[in-house]
Amino acid sequence: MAYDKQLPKRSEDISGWYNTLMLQAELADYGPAKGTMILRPYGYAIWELVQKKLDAMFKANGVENAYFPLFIPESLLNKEKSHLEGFSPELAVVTIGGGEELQEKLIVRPTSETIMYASYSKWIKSWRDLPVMINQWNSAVRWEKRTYMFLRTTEFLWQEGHTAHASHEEAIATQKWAMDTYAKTFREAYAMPGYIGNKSSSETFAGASSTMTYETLMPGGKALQSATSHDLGQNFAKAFDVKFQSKEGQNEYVWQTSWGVSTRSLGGLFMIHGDDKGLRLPPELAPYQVVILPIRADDELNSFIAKISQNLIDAGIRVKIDDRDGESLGFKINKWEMKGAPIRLEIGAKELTTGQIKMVRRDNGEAMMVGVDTITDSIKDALDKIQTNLFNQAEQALIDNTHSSDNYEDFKKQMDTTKGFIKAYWCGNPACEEAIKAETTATTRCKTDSTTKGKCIYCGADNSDEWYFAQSY
RNA sequence: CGGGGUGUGGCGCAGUUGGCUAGCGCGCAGCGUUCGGGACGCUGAGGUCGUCCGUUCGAGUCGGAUCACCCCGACCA
Repeated sequence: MAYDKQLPKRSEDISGWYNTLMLQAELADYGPAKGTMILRPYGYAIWELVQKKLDAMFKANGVENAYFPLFIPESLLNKEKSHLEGFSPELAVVTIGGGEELQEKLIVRPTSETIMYASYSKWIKSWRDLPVMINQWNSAVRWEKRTYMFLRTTEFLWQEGHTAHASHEEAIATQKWAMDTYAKTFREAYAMPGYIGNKSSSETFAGASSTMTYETLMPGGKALQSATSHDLGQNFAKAFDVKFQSKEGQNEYVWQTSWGVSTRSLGGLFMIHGDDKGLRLPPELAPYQVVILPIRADDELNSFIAKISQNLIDAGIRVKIDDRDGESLGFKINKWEMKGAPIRLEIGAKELTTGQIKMVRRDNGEAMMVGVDTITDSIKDALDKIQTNLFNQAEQALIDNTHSSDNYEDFKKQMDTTKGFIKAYWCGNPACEEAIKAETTATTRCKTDSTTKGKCIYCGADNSDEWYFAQSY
């Protein structure tokens, strides 16, 4: 294990802290091609936990998994104009295959609406075929100019759900269901509170009628768009001729949705909970919820530890015994603090004799002695508390960094200093939105759920809706 | 695409005005002593200096080109 470089302080150099931590905690490494990232086993394990949770909820709602090709013929992407325009600057295009120039260029999928709906058009004939609800776990490629581990990589892993319905109401209900599912997962697994709402038209997904988003707050006051759910209306249905015959015998276009969450969300997870010592993983998403550090192990101690470990495993707890030889206890403690394991147990001769085990929480550093007979309950209890505590801390930060503003000068000052979310009225005119962005670098993140109207922060127009503004990743 | 930076063992770096067998720290391997908050000793393995062209008796050091990556901005899950 190589920790030659000291971890920069999160409070002083968040970017240096983050980049160093991603490598040293063995979450990821840089790929050989620019902007690519290797997900190492420890980082991938976290993604697998996310997959497991989301996948179960998707399936419970009738969503099926499938897989569509990586390559999309250029002509397919060209079919929906605003979609194409939205993505064209960041496409990777294959022009040569098998040593020969291709007749038709192939796009490496930036998202799969086009290739999937070309099939939907073939598969859907009747109202009896609906709804179609297909999800795929895959990767997508977007040639971003500036990349950042997890938060913005050239290729990223994600899940994209794509549904087709007989009515707009049903599609909208699905769009909301998907966002509810994400929100539940973010709150309960990621321990990440956030704001849910609709995007402004300039921030809406290319080709969609509306986009719902889950916006979280990162240290440093920037917002992270963590998941999105789109109502595609009939835009793609018309472009791809996805029609069905209704009960009444009419030919109608389907109503569609798409929704996704990517490995970007893990970047948010690491950033939001981490501290100067490294990661603090919420128990729900920790590859190892409990790490056992044996001290001066001999046969007797080893079997004592094995028994404890087995009991925990039987109770459904993810356990790692770090019996790596050649690393001192202090070294291992620091290593696992950096890797964010929620609980560590230090077990040596003392524990063996007294039957009292030293248990330390990563989230607050609290150490306590717990009886070996009741250790499973003690750990379950502590894991719950850690999960809750991390959420509460993040929520407090979100509350502390969400402000209201009805004065543009204050707004500007806020965006110039501690940043964070600002609730302000905006008339809905893209010109105002753009001007605010140009002058403060803040964009609308989503509409708030307030129904109160007010004066636009920029132009003063009456009857404006309230929006969250923030600078974003 | 604009600005900045860096390419020398796995990682982090040093390498004077060109000069002879290219160093250091960490890590790695073996052995021994250690082990309750990042242990130590001894021995050892591992590099031809991003790439190409040039200047020179001589280039890691000078010149030119080129490639790559990282950081900061505009674009974005």
